[in-house]
Amino acid sequence: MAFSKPLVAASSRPMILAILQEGTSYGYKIIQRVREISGGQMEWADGMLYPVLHRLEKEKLIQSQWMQSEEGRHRKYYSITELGKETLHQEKEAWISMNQIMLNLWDLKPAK
Amino acid sequence: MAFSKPLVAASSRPMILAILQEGTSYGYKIIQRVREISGGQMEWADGMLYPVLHRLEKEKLIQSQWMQSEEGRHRKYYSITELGKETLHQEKEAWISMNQIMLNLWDLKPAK
DNA sequence: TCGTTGTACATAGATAATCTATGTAACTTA
DNA sequence: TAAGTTACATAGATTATCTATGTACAACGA
Repeated sequence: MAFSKPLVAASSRPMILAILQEGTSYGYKIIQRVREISGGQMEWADGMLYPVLHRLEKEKLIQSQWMQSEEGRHRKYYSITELGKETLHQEKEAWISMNQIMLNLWDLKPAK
Repeated sequence: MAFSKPLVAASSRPMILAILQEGTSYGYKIIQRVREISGGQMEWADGMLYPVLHRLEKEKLIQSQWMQSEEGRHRKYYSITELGKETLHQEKEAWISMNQIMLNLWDLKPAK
């Protein structure tokens, strides 16, 4: 299964927001979570994730905090903001709508 | 309902391919068809569509032919190629997979 | 016959985004 | 101590969208 670039691009923001709505997390762990929920189908490179996280933070959809974990690890923890939750809700609705449109289109004349 | 740019971008190619799989069509009519299948939710500007059509043709997923309609209209008709049908099939599978991943993610912790 | 609206295609240029490659550094484990 | 993993960051190339603008003809009403 190869996901097209635009499809990955369309999913990245709502996916990150949804993962952070599960609870506070950090870059490296988000990548693992993506692999997990996709059943190994998606592999995000870290160089892909961090710029997206920075953009989301700039837009105030998420916020970050440097913290020391118990093992002594220095990590940047991200959490979703109220604005982020609202945005996620909207993006979720848009996704479902778009999916319905695509399914309708395909059902008329299913791909052979 | 406002669709995000990336979501529109992700849908444009499979949508055009699916519309052309219904039968030969041309730019202006494709825009109307998009409006129709989306229940008026999507409005494509012509300046958005034509570059995508040109790209798809360059990739040999569709092919074009200038024709004179009965009313005397000069139109560029597009039809899907075999390669285009295969690509549509793959993109459809990828879309369905991605949708499943998103639904799984959202079901774990539904957006409030 | 003139102006407006609709049909029909095209592209330039600004903007925005991804994605690869690369760099840094600390911790873990063999 | 070497290799692998964890962890974050950014530069630069590439790619794509999207707005604005241009052309042209048909249809229709005033």
